[in-house]
Amino acid sequence: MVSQAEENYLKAVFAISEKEGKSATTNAIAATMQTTAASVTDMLKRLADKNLIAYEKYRGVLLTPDGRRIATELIRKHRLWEVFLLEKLGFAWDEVHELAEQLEHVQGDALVDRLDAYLGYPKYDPHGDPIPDAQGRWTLRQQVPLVTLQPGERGTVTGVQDHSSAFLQYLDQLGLGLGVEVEMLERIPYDQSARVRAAGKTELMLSEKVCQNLFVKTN
Amino acid sequence: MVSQAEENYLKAVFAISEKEGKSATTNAIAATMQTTAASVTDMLKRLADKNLIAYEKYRGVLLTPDGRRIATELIRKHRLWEVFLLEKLGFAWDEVHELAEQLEHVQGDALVDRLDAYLGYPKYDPHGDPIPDAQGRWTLRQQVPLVTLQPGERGTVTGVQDHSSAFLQYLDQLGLGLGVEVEMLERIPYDQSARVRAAGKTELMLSEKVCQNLFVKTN
DNA sequence: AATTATTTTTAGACTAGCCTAAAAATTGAT
DNA sequence: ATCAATTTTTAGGCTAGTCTAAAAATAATT
Repeated sequence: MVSQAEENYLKAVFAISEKEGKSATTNAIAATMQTTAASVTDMLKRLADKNLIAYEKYRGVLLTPDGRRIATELIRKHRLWEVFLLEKLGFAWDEVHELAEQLEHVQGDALVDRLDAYLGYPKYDPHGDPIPDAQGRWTLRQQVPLVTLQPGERGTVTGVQDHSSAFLQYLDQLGLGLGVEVEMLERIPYDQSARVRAAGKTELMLSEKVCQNLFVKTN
Repeated sequence: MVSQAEENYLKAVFAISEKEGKSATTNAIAATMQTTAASVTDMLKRLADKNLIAYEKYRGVLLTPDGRRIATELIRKHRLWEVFLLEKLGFAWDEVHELAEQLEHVQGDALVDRLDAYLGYPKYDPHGDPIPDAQGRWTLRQQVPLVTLQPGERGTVTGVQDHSSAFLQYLDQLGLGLGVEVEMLERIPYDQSARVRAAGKTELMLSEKVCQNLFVKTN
């Protein structure tokens, strides 16, 4: 049996180590879990005892196949619940994360799979992040930060890098949801901001920060 | 903040004490929670400290208004999730309880209320039990155990007393789901079993136990 | 009413998960 | 290569929640 606390640590390790293939350090885990390094060390020992991580003192950790499977299932559940909350219950995309953090810990294989079917086997969540299927396979998407588009190039909004409420609400305000078509009109050399046409009509000024945190698929 | 363990105790106290208006004893709570009397005493102290129960040593406990509100909200969440699992995800009525036990602990008022709306504000769960509304009000139903019907009387199945899988699966097998019309044909004096017509055609032999655990609304 | 049986509480111990403060190991800089 | 800075681990302690065994209170029986 894996406790909720253990599950959350596995997710943190996944998020950190899987990003670059390099092992997750104690401090990095403590930062994402908002706890102390000492607590992390405690938990790493427990997870290593259960063969969910490969742990060498002072050397950071990597997930074992078992640990990776559990982390992947958690991400699958989290993102499916996010789709449910948005599509079925009508929550906004900046409201779904916290609830999904709770719902992802509900145990029951049949539940996840039925939910998946009910939602029509979505491949991406409301933030554009890929949803692993029942076998843990990911469908990665060809996407780049908006900042890489050259003037004249067009793309479609497919996801975000920053998942904060502040960013998501700002995007809502700008009308920049998933699926919106954008065209890079001009890059301002002075501050790296960009003039962009959205949805074929609105013209927007976007800061460099926004352009770095918004993913588009070029078309 | 109320922990999941505390929530479960409040539900148990509600289930025991609210049934007869009499206070719940330590042993009764231990039995429904599948734990020891010592653990119950510990928890009762904590709940009393939080003013969720009125606790007098050796005298059993009653819920305070705060405790009753929390218990009612839990039952509301539990039963709404049960409706969701059955109606939307297609689970059978003997499979929904365990999952709802987990889902009921997910925190978030907006979630419950949106779920309620999404399901069309149902008044009864898949077992025929009433679902409290957002203000904690119950819609009680006029129903009697099938065993009380006289030969010739008719009724509609509205709920069950026994929630066990064994009973629910047997009812499925007999075709006795909620809403099915039944007519009492004959009571067998020898063993108190009954000959019943279901859905206007099938003739069934039901033991006294079944007749006691099945609720009907006479029409 | 006194004794026995039952119920409930207390006492003490255990685990999971967290903390702070101090020690140990590693990394970086000269 | 040594010393300083940083990171990580250890040591010890805390709370919530559970347990067993023993003590105390209540209920039942004669």
